[in-house]
Amino acid sequence: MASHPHAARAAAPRKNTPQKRDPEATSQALLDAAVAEFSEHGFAGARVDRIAAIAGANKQLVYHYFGNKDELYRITLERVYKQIRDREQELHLSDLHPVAAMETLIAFSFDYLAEHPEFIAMLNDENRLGAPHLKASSHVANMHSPLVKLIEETLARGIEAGVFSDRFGPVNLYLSIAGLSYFYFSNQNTLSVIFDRDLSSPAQIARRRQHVIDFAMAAIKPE
Amino acid sequence: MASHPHAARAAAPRKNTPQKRDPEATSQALLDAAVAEFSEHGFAGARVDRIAAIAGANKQLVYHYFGNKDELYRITLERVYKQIRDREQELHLSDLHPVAAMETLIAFSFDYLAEHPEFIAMLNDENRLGAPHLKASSHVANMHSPLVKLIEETLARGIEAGVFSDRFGPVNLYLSIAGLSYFYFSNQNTLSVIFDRDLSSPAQIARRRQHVIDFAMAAIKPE
Amino acid sequence: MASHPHAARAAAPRKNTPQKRDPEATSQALLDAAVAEFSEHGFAGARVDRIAAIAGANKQLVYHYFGNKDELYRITLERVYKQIRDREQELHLSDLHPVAAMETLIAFSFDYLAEHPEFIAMLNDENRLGAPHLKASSHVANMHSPLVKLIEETLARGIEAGVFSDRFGPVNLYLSIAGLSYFYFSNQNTLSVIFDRDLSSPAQIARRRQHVIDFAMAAIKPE
Amino acid sequence: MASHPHAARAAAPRKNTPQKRDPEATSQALLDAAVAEFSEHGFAGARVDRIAAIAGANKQLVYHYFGNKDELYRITLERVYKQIRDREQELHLSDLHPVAAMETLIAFSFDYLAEHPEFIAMLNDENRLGAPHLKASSHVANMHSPLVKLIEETLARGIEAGVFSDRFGPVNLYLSIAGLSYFYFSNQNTLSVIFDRDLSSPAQIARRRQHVIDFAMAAIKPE
DNA sequence: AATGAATGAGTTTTCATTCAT
DNA sequence: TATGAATGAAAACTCATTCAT
Repeated sequence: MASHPHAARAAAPRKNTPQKRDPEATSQALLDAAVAEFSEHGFAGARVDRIAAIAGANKQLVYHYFGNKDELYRITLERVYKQIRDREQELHLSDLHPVAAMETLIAFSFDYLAEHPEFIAMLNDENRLGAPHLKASSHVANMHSPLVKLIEETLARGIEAGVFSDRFGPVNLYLSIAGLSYFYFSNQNTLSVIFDRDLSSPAQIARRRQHVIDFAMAAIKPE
Repeated sequence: MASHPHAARAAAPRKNTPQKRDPEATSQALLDAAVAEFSEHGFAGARVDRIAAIAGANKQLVYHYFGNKDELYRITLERVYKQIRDREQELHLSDLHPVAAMETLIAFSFDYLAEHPEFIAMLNDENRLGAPHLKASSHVANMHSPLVKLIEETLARGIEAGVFSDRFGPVNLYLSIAGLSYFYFSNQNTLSVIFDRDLSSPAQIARRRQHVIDFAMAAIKPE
Repeated sequence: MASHPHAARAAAPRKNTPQKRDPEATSQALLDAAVAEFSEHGFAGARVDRIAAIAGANKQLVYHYFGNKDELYRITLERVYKQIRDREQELHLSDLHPVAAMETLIAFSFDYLAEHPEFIAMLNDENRLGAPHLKASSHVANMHSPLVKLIEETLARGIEAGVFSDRFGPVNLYLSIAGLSYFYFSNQNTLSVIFDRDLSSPAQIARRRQHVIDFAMAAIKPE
Repeated sequence: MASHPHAARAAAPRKNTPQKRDPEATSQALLDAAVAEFSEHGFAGARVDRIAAIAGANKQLVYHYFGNKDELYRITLERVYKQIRDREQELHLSDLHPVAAMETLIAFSFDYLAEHPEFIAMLNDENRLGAPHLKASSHVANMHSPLVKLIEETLARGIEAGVFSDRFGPVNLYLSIAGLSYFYFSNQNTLSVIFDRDLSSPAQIARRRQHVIDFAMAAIKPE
């Protein structure tokens, strides 16, 4: 647990703090613990016992509040998605010059993943499973990323201003911007072994961050 | 099992074919089955029973040949890595013009992932675990991807010829090329739900393939 | 629940009707629900949660009113016994000719079981358990069936009138009359499968009813 | 356990006799234990743990051999049905005079139930459940009781000989003969409380046995 | 009187692994 | 080399009951 990079960050464990009669706090603690546990161990490897223990709650409360492990996973996934969507929503780019706006957007995309390994971990597991929890979620399925729309608008402004090429569609561009950052963090551990360098160090991350911005901006420059 | 996209490909089930005394074939069948099982269910979700059953072998043979589940996973991972490294080794780009060479390289990178979902699945799980099996493997740790060297050479030739910019290093370039493809396949299931379109369809894959090549080539053009 | 033959009859669910401060109604609703639940699932299979839910009451009220599951079962059993004893008490046969009186009595016995599967279900479970709740009940233990006395009187009148044989005692006769009907309803489900016909259909029940009357009346005719 | 009337009879516990490598004996011991446990506690009240313990076997072997609790119940039920059907098959009545034959048949019916309380207990529970295990069993569903045919033949011979009435069909007659005995044993515990006498005593059983024969024979005499 | 949160002790079931043949 | 039986430990989930409000 402690050795894992994103366990501590994602959860706010409250061991030995058996709060009495505070359902709101209890279910919140359970969800925090679930994020940590699921992202660290995956769905199959996660233990309901451990989630309850981390949350300082009784195991049966997991079932009381969330029904079962699958439902808990779904709700946890919704939470993790909601968090990034909320952050994305806060981006206000319309006042910026298209180039600055696009750079901000790319940087945000990188930074969010850098700071939220639990998001990557949960996405990876959900993808291997075939996205059953996402499909079962009425919330998330409708949670289109505002980023696509932001990219679309920024792109349009940039094309108009003659600073961006018009050859890439917004969805593909979104996937490319995301992919440039995602792969680095998703595969950080294996890549660190293969390249024999610590890709999680602040210096390496800063270097990669700059590259991603430069690379993407270079790609969309007009010919 | 059968409904899973990469199960059938990776494994060669031999149910009801209890071959007597063919250790080579048996252990091969077990490894094939292990690739399918681990990539479909992850390490924690994989079942030794199921691996034996798929291989048409006795469960005890798993332990006989491979020691335990962890060792089997490590060997399976090595196998999967070796496979891609072997394919990468076969790439001969020096006869091609730098632009054609780079395009070939990007395309290979895309196509391999398109055809080997089990590779992505195993990498994702290994990364979540913190790459313990990779670290434990003397083989794989030394398996530097030949791609980095290929990129380096091709890049140098292109810079020399004035067709490539010299601002991106080979490692970062490798990560970007890989990331553009990897994210699409790694997150295919969730993205398909979010965008409400089937990203696994041949048409969508072809479109993405072209974008990846175009995008990367545009990025490395000289300013 | 809804599909079960005697659930609906015994209970009067009042979901979503959280009556405030009506102890009489609440405990009645709980008892109705208990009859349905215990007869459908047996003592071990019954769920206190479900009883409260069916009654539209809070689970804690079960404990408030009845102490625990065992006590609730005992009270439920008493209720079910009281119901049949009350109905038996209403039978007035002295004005009828012995033959008509005996037929009425047999028919009543059959009809009551036909209409009260919950009585059979609870008796069966209580018998398997060794009748602990019945023994614990001061009420029921004294609830001799008035039927035995009715049979005794009717039998005496019939012997006097020369229409009944005097070879069968009232208790054995009671057991025989009950058994002829009881077995049919108690084992209706398994017998329906074995004989591949629906013994719960009105036609089959009517046929059996006539047989039971004919058979018993034939048995007690004087030689 | 020990206080229950038919527990000891039905099972052959082999506690502390962990036989190694004898699958036949092990699964037999488990089935014996299952008969005892299910008939004593019903399906819901039965404990897989206890079944294994009684059989002196490992709990997981129950799942190894039988899959799950439901399957075990089904197989146990099949076993109990097969036992009575086998005994019924052994009845040879054709050499006897119809009256003697019918008396033998009635007596057999009574005696079997007297000696096999586990059969009654399992039938009662299966009936409350709606006979799901019986329906799921391809074996038992086809296990028509040979008794019906025996009754039919004996009845025909008796009618021919002028000693039996022809007004009752064989199926109804079967149900009546069974019911006269079944009710007595099925409800022995509650009836003993109600009538304040021990219906399980040999003397009471003998008295009831004679009554059942007399009553049934009287009923089918020609008018 | 009534409610919903909380819990201890199970209960079925699973699974990696070892044993005996 | 190969097999199926056997098992310890733990997994998800359940349930009667009590607590705090």
